[in-house]
Amino acid sequence: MGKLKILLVDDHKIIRDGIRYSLELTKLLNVEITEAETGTEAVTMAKIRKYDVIIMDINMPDMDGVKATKQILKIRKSSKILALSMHEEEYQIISMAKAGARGYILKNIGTEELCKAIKTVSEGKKYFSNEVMMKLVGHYYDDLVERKPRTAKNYKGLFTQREVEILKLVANEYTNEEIANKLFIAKRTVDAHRQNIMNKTGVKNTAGLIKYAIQNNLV
Amino acid sequence: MGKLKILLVDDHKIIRDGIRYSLELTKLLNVEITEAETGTEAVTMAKIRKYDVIIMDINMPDMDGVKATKQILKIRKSSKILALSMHEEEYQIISMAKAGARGYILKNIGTEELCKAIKTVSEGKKYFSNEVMMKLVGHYYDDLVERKPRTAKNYKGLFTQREVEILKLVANEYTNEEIANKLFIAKRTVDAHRQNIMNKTGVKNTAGLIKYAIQNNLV
DNA sequence: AAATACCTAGGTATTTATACCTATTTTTCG
DNA sequence: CGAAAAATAGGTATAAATACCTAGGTATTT
Repeated sequence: MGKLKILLVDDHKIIRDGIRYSLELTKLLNVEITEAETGTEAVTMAKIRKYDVIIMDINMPDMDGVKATKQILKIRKSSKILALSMHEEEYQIISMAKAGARGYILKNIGTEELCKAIKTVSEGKKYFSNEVMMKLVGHYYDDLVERKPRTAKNYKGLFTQREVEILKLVANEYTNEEIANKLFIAKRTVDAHRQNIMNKTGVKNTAGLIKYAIQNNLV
Repeated sequence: MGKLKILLVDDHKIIRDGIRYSLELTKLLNVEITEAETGTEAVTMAKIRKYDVIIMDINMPDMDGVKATKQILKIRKSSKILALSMHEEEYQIISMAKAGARGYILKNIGTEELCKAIKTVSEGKKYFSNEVMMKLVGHYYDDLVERKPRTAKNYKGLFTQREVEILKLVANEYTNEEIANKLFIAKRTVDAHRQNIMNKTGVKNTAGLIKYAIQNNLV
C-alpha cells in the first residue's frame, strides 16, 4: 500500500519534529510528511496538493487552526483534518468540530494513539481522543449525578450524553428494547439514537459501532 | 466489589512471586492469591475451597497441569482455569483446551494483559492470548497463501480457521450475505459459522462478537 | 422572538441476525 | 479403515436492526 501523505501544521518546530520522528520510526503507519509552520502556509500548500490527512495545530500566529481548517475545506471539501492541541477547552474542541475537523487529539498523545487517530481519520471516520470526549460529555454527567437541570452547552456535531449512554449499553450486548426498558424510554427512541450515532460515525452496522466505541475508549 | 480469589499453581517460586507482586501492585484487579506448588497440591486445595480463577502452569513435576485441570474439573465442573505456559506448542495448548481450561497465556505476558485474561476468564468467558491464537491458526493461513491443500491439525474447542476468517469479516462490517459471496459459500453456511462462534465465546450478539474479537486481538 | 439542539417517538418497510433443527460431504486423525 | 471434526447448507421461525420519514416538547442561545 502507498504512503499516507500527511501535512503537519504547527508553529513550533520541536513539536513538528516530535511528531515526524514518532511517525517515521513506528511501523504502525507508512507516512510521507510535509510540514507547514503557519495557517496561511498550510492553506497555500493544501491548495497545491492533496493530502490524505492534515494534522492541524490550533493556536498559531497569523492564522489559527480554526480559520485555516475552514479555508482548506472550502477548497477541498473532503479534506481530512485532525486537530492537535495542547488545550482541551471545550470551545476549542467545538470550534474545530464546527469548522469541519474530523478529529481532535491532545499533544500529550502517545505514538500508538496518534497512529490510530491518523488512520481513523484517513479512512473518513471521526476520531476524538478519550480525554476530549470526556471533556465534552463530562458536564452532562456531573449535572446528572447532581440531579440538577441540564446546563446548556450547545454541543454540535459530536455525541450527546444520551448517545454515549446508549452506545455503552449497545456495547454491553443489550438490545434496543432492553435499553429502552433500562432508560424508561420507547424502543423507537433508542432506534433513533442508534441511527444518529451511526450517521455521525459513518459506520454501517453494530459491528462498526462497537469497533468505533472500543477504539475511542468509550467502553 | 469483593476480592477475586485466585489459586496460583506453579512449581517455580520465582514465577509465583512475579505474578503475585504484579497482581497485588496493580490497581486493575483486586485479588487474593493462594499458592500451590504442584498439581497434586492444587487439586487438594481446589477440593477444599472454591476459587474464582485458577492459574495453572502446565509443566510441573508429579502431576502436570493438564491432569490437574481434568481432576479439578471433575470435582468442580464450573472452575475457571487459566493455563500459563512458557511454551506455545500446539499440542500443549490443545491439550489444556481439551482438558477444560478457559484460557491460555504465555509467561512473557504483561501485567495488563494478565489482568485482562483473569478478568475475562473469571466472567466465564474464554481468553487466549494473541500469540497463542496465532499459533493455532497460523499454519492454516500459510497453507492458504501457498495454495496447498490443508494439512490436518485437529484443533478442538477453539476457533477453526474458517471461523477466524469469518469473525474478521464480521468485524469489518460485512453482512453474512456479503461474506458468503466473498468466500463463495452459502449465506446459511456463514450463519452457521457465526452461530458456532457465538456458542464458543458465549456472547449474545454482534456487539459481543466484536468486543471479543478486539479484546483477543483478532481484528 | 426566532433559531437551534436534543430527546422523544411513531409510521412503514426491508434487511439482518439469531435460535434450534437436521444432514451431507470432505478432511483429518489415530 | 473407522472415528471425529470441520465445512457445507437447508428448514423454519422469530427477533432485532437498519433506513428514511415526520414531528412535538423543552431548554438554551442569540
